[in-house]
Amino acid sequence: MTIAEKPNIQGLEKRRRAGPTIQDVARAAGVSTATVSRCLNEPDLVIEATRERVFKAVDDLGYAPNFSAKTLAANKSGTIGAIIPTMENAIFARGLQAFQEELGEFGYTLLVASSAYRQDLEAQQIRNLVARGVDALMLIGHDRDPDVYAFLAKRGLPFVNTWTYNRDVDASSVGFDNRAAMRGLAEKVLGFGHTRVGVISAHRTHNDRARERLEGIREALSADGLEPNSLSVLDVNYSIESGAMAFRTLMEGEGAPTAVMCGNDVLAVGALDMARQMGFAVPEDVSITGFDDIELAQISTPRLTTVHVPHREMGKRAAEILIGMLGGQHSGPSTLLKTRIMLRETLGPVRASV
Amino acid sequence: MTIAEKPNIQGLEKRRRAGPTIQDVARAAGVSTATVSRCLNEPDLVIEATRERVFKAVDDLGYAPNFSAKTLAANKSGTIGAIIPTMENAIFARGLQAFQEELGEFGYTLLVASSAYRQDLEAQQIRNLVARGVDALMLIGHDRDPDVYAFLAKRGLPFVNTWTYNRDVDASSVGFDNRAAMRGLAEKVLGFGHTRVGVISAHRTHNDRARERLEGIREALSADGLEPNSLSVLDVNYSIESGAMAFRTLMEGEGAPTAVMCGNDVLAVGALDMARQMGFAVPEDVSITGFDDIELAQISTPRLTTVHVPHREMGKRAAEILIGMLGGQHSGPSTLLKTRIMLRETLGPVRASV
DNA sequence: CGCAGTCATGTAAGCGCTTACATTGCGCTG
DNA sequence: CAGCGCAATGTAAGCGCTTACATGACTGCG
Repeated sequence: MTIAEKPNIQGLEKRRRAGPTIQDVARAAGVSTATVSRCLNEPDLVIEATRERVFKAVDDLGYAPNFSAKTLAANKSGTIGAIIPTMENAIFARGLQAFQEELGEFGYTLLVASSAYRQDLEAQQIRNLVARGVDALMLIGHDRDPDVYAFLAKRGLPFVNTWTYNRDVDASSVGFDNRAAMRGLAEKVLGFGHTRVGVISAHRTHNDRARERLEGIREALSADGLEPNSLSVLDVNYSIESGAMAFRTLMEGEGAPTAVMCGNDVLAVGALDMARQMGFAVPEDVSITGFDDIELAQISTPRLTTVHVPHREMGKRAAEILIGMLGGQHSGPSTLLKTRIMLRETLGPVRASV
Repeated sequence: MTIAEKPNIQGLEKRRRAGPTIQDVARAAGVSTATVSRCLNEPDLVIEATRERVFKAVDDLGYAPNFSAKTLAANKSGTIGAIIPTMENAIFARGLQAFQEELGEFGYTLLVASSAYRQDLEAQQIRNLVARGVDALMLIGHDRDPDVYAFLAKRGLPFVNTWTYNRDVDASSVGFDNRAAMRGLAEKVLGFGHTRVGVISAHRTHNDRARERLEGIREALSADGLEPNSLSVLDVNYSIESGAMAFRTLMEGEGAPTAVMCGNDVLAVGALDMARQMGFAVPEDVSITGFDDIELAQISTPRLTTVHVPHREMGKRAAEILIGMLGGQHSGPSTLLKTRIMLRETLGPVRASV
């Protein structure tokens, strides 16, 4: 009404970063903004001739819709967020890749954030992504502050936990049984006659996967009549270097283990490297195992015995579940995926005698 | 431009996702929304008593500002975008990590997207991030469609090219001289008496780094009086597997090289693995070199001779430059970083005679 | 005592979009 | 040919925030 009475005479106003708006397009095409919006989002509602005019204007102006405005107005963003513990290695990359590919099929975009394996940062990132308007969330593990779950519930925000499977948590998950998987591997280790087993684990605080894996080893020991607390366990950061250091500590201690089970392949590769430096033959002097079966495991020398995790399938399923939930399903089903033990070269029988 | 080609995101139910708004906070604290906004963004402008009341309301309600609304209203997002060719490996991860850390110091958030090494996808992602309101952009390499640069210029969007250094391109960059670095390494290789050199390169289309590196090898050959076109060059995808396959092809051909230079460490590790499978001793039978000096290079067997790239410093500098530009500097300076040749075990003298 | 200068806060106009609802024009039916 | 239904488009009210500008309460000084 009074729009025309407040011309910006000075033209001194703070220059907005340009970029044509939907208004410009509407004007250029001689239609209303509503029609432009419909052309872009629901083309079938617009008659062909009009549509063409609009698209021409869009092209001519190089128009690209403002995402914030769109999200704000529509209260949905077509974006799904994922928070992973780290980008520093390939473990999550593959699953994420598959996740993204599947999302793409349905027209969703992926937004990734990392938490540096810290629970507080993860919570912060969750809020951050939610504030950014993600429609759903993919998370790793299930170990987090109840407040976070409450927050998610209150917002009615669909999410899925991955890399884990837990029927106790009231959230849908797609993953594998870390405990059973590691237990299976431990059984193999014990089957080779090892009784002094060392463990190099990722930090277990706020990391259910690491805890479960260790628990798996303990179960195997118990089942074999061994004392589960006899394990030497070292909690370390996630890096090759840490794996190496931990391995040295383990081997220099009293009653060095004859087998060292690592919480993941990266640690195992570090251990392997240190074994070589220390002059241990693997697996003759000491066996080493990993977890994840990343590419690294297949090209290490010697090749790493580990647990294969179906990363890609996990990512794909996670996407399917989320999209299902966005489509209205109340709570996606949890999915248990199978892991497979990859017996390669770093696991062997315990030496006849030392 | 094809804005509307994606399948339509299912318009699910209309229920607005809850979440208290600034209005709710204002009401609860008995102030205006402006005051709440000020408390959150410019606390000094608000008197203590008021501030406390507002923060209490914020806490009580669990208020979190809506990012889209904020970005839309303020025309800035406090977010900086980065587009990397791939998340599937560690090469970019470390630099990105440093980038993020530095950004964090200044209160900026990082948004990452990946282009799968495809120029068209990169362009799309750039538009995507811009539409999302990023304040600046970090890019890899300088090889892209002029339209993209035009687009960026038109929006006045600060950006920096990394992993490359090029004074010809009208954009600030922080990186290293890929050509000189690889040339240095090639000189070492030639210094060991190699004359039949094979090259396993990443695809060079739209990849200035790969092209420059190859060019560096050629220069070294020329300088040594060798025919630069005598090189056997194989362009492959970025993966361990590809490196292995390419290595086999190279070695099975006529006049197999005595040294194989790889465009990056991942390819080199693949080559190394294949060498072992084929029964070649490294470096006795054949020398192999990489580029990047990722962790993998230091733990391979034997250890990889490669070029060390200052990833972390690059990331940090990139952040500094961008923040400088956001602070008003017109065009940040380009920065040339030094690389270092890491002579390790995979490079050795050519065999006396075959 | 009056008035300019401060400071803390309020008012309200957008930011660029979506979308419920209103309007228009047209082909049909009875 | 009046009247109806429907398809195509327009109108305009927000979405939740920021921020220029207005307001009002003090302060201090002439």
